[in-house]
Amino acid sequence: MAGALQAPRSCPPKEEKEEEEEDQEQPEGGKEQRVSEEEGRASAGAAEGGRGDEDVHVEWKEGEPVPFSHLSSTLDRVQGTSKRLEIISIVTAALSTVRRLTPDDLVPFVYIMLGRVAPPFKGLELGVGDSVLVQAIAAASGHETSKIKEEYKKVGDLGQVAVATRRNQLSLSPVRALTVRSVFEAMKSAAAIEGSESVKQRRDIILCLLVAARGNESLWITRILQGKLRVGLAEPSVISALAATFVLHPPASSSSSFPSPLPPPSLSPEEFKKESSIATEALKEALAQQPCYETVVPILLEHSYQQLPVLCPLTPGVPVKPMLAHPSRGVSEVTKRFGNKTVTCEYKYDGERSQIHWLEDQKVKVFSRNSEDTTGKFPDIVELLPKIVEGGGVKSAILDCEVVAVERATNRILPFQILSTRARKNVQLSSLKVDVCVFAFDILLLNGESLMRRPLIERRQILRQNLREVEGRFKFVSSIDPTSPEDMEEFFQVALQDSCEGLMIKSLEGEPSQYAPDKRSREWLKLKKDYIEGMVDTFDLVVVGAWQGRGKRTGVYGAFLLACYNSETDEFETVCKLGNAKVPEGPNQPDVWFDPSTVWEISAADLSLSPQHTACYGVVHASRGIALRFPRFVREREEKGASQATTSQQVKEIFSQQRNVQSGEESDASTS
DNA sequence: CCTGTCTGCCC
DNA sequence: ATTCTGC
DNA sequence: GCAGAATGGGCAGACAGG
Repeated sequence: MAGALQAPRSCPPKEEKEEEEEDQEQPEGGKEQRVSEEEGRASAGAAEGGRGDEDVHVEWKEGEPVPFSHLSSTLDRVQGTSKRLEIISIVTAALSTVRRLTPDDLVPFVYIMLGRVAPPFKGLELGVGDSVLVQAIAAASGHETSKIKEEYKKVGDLGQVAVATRRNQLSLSPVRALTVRSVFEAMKSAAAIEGSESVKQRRDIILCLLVAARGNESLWITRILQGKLRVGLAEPSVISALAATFVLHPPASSSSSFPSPLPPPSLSPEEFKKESSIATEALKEALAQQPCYETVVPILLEHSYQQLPVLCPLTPGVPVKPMLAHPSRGVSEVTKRFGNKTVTCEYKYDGERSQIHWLEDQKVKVFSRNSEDTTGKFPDIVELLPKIVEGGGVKSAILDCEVVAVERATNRILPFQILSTRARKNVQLSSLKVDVCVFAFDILLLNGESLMRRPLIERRQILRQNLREVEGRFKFVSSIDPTSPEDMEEFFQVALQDSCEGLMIKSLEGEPSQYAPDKRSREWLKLKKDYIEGMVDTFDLVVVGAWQGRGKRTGVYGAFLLACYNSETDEFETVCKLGNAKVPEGPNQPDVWFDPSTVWEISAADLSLSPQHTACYGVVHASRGIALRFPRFVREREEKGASQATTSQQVKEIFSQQRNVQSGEESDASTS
């Protein structure tokens, strides 16, 4: 006992050896739980009222650090419902209290819920995955890591494992209670660690958190560090709640003293709902243009949300959330959706989405689809850009592009798998091994002026008039503005011939053609051949193994291992795992192997050379097999036996054909 | 110094 | 990336 | 149709450990 008490004082505790007292505590049982229930009722009431108001139980004083238990009990309550509005309402209530008492903790509170530590473009990552967590949980519980892994498989949720294996359930722990602030600081310091021993240090930081955690807190700490709350709460809902919070608690009018002590009493539920949705839109727009809570939240504390988009303008050097596209199952579906609006079809290149910024000081920044700063990966683009903007009056610009690997001698497009071998950090021009061509398709800003509200037809014209193509290095995407479905169909085929994945289809004129950052729009459609039935070879594959599912899939299989049949050796060779089968029957053993008998039809986008899978190993490559890219379940082939599955020879044939279309040659990726 | 594992991030 | 599901 | 949560192949880079 002494040891158990002592450990938390010296943080991190040393490796311990003492026997584990079998704690029989039920995580659902403690007294913390009773408090949660009360709070649960409180905010459920608020939810029914439609707004999400203050917490009834406030356990800290104005200006003091927010206790972590506030966040923890909030998540407990969120877990109790699957209704989105109710979730948002619960989070709104929690944020409102924080906003009123300790507004400085709003940003940490939000970051913790999102499992992040900084905006994506700052390049600061937690560096915590399941493995480190398992080690920390093992250390905190006194169990072996193997035991924790075993439990994880069985329970399907590391957070629950952390709670269930907790060593001392003493509510009167000698460690100070966690605060939102201290947890966030711990996360930041974990993220900052590097070098040898860094894994141990991270483990120890987490260990401290777990030791200091009370009741359900270890559940949430674990899930937060995994980056998955698994309660139906993710960024869009957090944003909605944050917006609603500031509807309830706007900044004191003009610049007077403190936040208004009371929510504006005059808002009817309908008005609140309406205002909240307006505020959410404004906040989403601001965060799309300035994806940084440290910037946006302080502005919200000072100014009305109506001014947000103006106060968080599109800024060269700061990434914008890119506009995304929805899949579409064929030209007929596309024409149906767009009616007789004018549209454009652009090649959909198989590369990496890149947002290229040209700054007033002539600096260049490149951002990925997820707003990561990838400038260091593309020194050639940095070098190229002055040539692109040369001569014109381009002082600043933000371009939306797809970067594609090319073979420099011929400027032929290469597969994505080649692009992905590019070095990523601090790459020197002289050491580049993979050449690229930038295919530009949109411009969001020119000379400081946002173009996002302009129709695409204008943006496209501005793009093409102000920037210069450089053969093999910077091109505008191939496109047509089709006048008939037949045009579109034909262009689709041409795109496939030209080594593209398919087409992007976009409105050209009017409001739907404006640039809508983030997921807020399905105005763009993507058309790929593997979306279209009958356009792509499918595979009849044998189910040879399975893994236990996690989370929602606890207790059923989460993924299956599939194989083709090598008729020469009479062996089954794996080609992919599959995660989207409608989980059949299945005993509940973990990670099993099956006798090859069940055959499933699987479709895929592509085949790739695989370091993992054994199909055709040594046949198309000395030390690699072949795998399916984006495999998905089509149906069961009950009439087929295992030996009637697609053969390895057929897989090889399909692979070879694909390579011929793609690059003309089967030039080996692994020379030199 | 080499290899395996983990993590994050592309798709 | 793709897919399924609850709202 | 959105949001959320399951799941895929595969790469570089950073460490751990021999």
